[in-house]
Amino acid sequence: MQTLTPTARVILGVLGLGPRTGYDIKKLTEYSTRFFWSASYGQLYPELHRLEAAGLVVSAEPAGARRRRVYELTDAGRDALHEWLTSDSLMTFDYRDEGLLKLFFADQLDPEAALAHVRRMRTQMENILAHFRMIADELARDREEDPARFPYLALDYGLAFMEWVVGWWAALERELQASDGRLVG
Amino acid sequence: MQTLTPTARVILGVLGLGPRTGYDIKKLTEYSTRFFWSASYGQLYPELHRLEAAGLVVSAEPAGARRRRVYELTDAGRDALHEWLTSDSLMTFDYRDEGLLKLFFADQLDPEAALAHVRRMRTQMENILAHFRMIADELARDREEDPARFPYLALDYGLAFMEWVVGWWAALERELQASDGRLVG
DNA sequence: GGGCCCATGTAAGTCGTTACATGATTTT
DNA sequence: AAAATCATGTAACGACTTACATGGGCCC
Repeated sequence: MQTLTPTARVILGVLGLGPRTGYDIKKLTEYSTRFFWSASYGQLYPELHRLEAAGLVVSAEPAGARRRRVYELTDAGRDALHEWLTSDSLMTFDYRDEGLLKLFFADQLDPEAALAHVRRMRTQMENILAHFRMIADELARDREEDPARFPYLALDYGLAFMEWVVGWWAALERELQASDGRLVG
Repeated sequence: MQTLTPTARVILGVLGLGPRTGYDIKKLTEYSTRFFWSASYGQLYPELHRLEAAGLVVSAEPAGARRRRVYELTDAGRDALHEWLTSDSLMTFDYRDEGLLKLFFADQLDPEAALAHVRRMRTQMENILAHFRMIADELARDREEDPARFPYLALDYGLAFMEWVVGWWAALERELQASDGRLVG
C-alpha cells in the first residue's frame, strides 16, 4: 500500500466524519484545519477523482436540482485512514516565517529600523491571534452539543501557539526599546 | 520594482553579510535559517543566475584550482535587500503540522491509539528540540568573537518555540493518561 | 431582479525537493 | 588510497495557489 498524498490525508480524515461533497470538505478545512493543514480546490477535486479510481472513496450523485457529488469512504478507504492515523513514520512538520528571516538579517539595519520590523511583526501576529479568537468564540457556542473532543484540542493548540508567538515578539520589542532608549537618552 | 522570489530573499540576505558562493549560502542556511526558511540547490543556483541577469548580484571566478563562482551584491541588490527588510507588506507565515492534523481526527481512534499518537508526537518533537540544542551549543562557542546579534535571537526563537511545543504535547499526554486511567481503573 | 451561497472543475504558473551527474581538493 | 568536503549544475517530479469558467438555487 502506497503512502497517501498530503491532500488525500485531509480528505480521508474529513470523510471519516461522514459523507461530504468536495465543497463541504473545503469549507470544513477552511474553518478548522486551515492553520496547520490547508487544501485548495485545485488539489481537492483532482485528488477526489484519484481516490475514487484507487477505490478508497465512492461517490454518488443524489437526485436533486443542483449538480453535486457526495463522497464517502469505502472499507479500503477506512483502512487506509486508520493505517495513516496510527502509523509511526515521521510526520510532516514545516514552518516558514518571513518575519523571523528578516530578524535574522536585522544586523544589517539601523536600530530604529530593526525595532520597526519587530513592531510590525508583533502587530501582524496579533491580527492572526484576533482572528483565531473569533473562530474559537464561534465554535465555543456549538460545543455543548458536539460530541467531538479532539478538534477543540487542535484549536487550543493554535490559540496557545499564537499567544506564545505574540508574547515572544512583544518581549523582544520591549527589550529593543529599552536598549534604544539607552542609546538615545 | 517587482517582488523578490522567496529564494531571492535568503540569497540577498546572506550576500548582505559578504561575498559567498552558492555552496556557501547553502551551508549557512542549512545551519541557521533552515528551521524557518530553507533553500535547496535546485532553487539556489538558477535563482543566482536570474539575480545576476537582473543586476542585483555580480559574480567573479577567482583564480585557483577549484572551479567556483563568488557572488556579491550590487548597489541595486543592496537597495532591493533594504527595501525588502523594511517593507511593511504582509509577511509569509506558513505552518504545516501533520501531527496536529492527526490529532484533529483522533475522535476516530480508540483512546489508547489516540494516546499512542500523542506520545509519538511528543517524542518526535523532543528529537527536533535535541537537535536544536546541539546547534545552539555549537554556536554558543563562537559567540564571543561574533559581532552579530540578531541571528542569536532567531535561534532563541527556535529553541523557545520547540520547548513550548514539547511542553504542549507532554501536557496533553499527561491529561489523556489520567482520563484513560480513570476508564481502565 | 440581484446578490449570495452552493457546487464542480481546469489551466497556468510558482515553488520546492530529490536525485543524479561531474569532478577537483583536502583530510585521514 | 579512500573518504569527506568543496563546488556547480540540471531533470524530473510533486505540491500548491490563483484565477478563471460555468451554472443552479435561495432569499430579500
